[in-house]
Amino acid sequence: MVRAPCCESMGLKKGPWTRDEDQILVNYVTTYGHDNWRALPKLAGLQRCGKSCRLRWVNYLRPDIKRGKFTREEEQTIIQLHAALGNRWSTIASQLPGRTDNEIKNVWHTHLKKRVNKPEKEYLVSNYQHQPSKLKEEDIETSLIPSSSSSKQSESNSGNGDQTSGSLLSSPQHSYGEISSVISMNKGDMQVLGKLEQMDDDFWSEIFSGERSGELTEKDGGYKFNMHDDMQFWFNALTRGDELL
DNA sequence: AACTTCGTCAACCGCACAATC
DNA sequence: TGATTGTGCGGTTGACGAAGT
Repeated sequence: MVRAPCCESMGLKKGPWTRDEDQILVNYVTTYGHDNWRALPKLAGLQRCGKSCRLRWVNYLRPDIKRGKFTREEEQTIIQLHAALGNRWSTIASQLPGRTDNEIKNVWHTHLKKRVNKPEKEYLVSNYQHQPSKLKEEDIETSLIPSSSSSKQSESNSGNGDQTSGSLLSSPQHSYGEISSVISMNKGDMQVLGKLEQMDDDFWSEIFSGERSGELTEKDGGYKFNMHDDMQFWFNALTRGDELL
């Protein structure tokens, strides 16, 4: 396939966008739309390649972009979807209105990856609220069971309401480990991944919510997450490739 | 105060794929 | 049917500011 010439060789500008360029792009796109990114910069009078314009619009100038820090809920969603889907940032982004794949990718690499990557975890976790002596400070964030106090924190921290209060998903102090621990069961199962792509936040909230989710039992100095029947049902169904949606 | 290291994030690059010719 | 084009995606880079020494 023949590549389009890069911006530089065409004498087009690269690097950070200026306010003026932003304004031109916004004005053009809001007036005429963006049917043809390749032709757009020429028509709009920008010394940029279409690709650069598209990226700037999609990642920064779009009116529905949500700026600012990610909420706990958003981070949890990213973690759970990443565990299920891998680096499919655009698919993950589609589940987070106002967030871009680029932004999610950045957040993953700078924040979330470090918290989730505990290689030996799989089913076992290293801490539990009833065994405080086993807790290490750095592990608190990855505890599987939300304590009552952390649930309260969830309500005060989230600021987005608390639709799943008391659930695994909603606990801000216990998000990363718990999600990866559950999701790791699905890793590598391509049939499951196909299904997961079709699911929305409500589905996940329901699966992981409160009494439907599961429980911990002690094992080998750590703790195993046992799925309850409902959750086991979904897991098995997805693994089989059942048409659920 | 100067320098180094680290974290963050916007932007670029190259590939893959679908649409069109 | 193969070539070409346009777009989207994921990986990576580099600039910049903050924190540490």
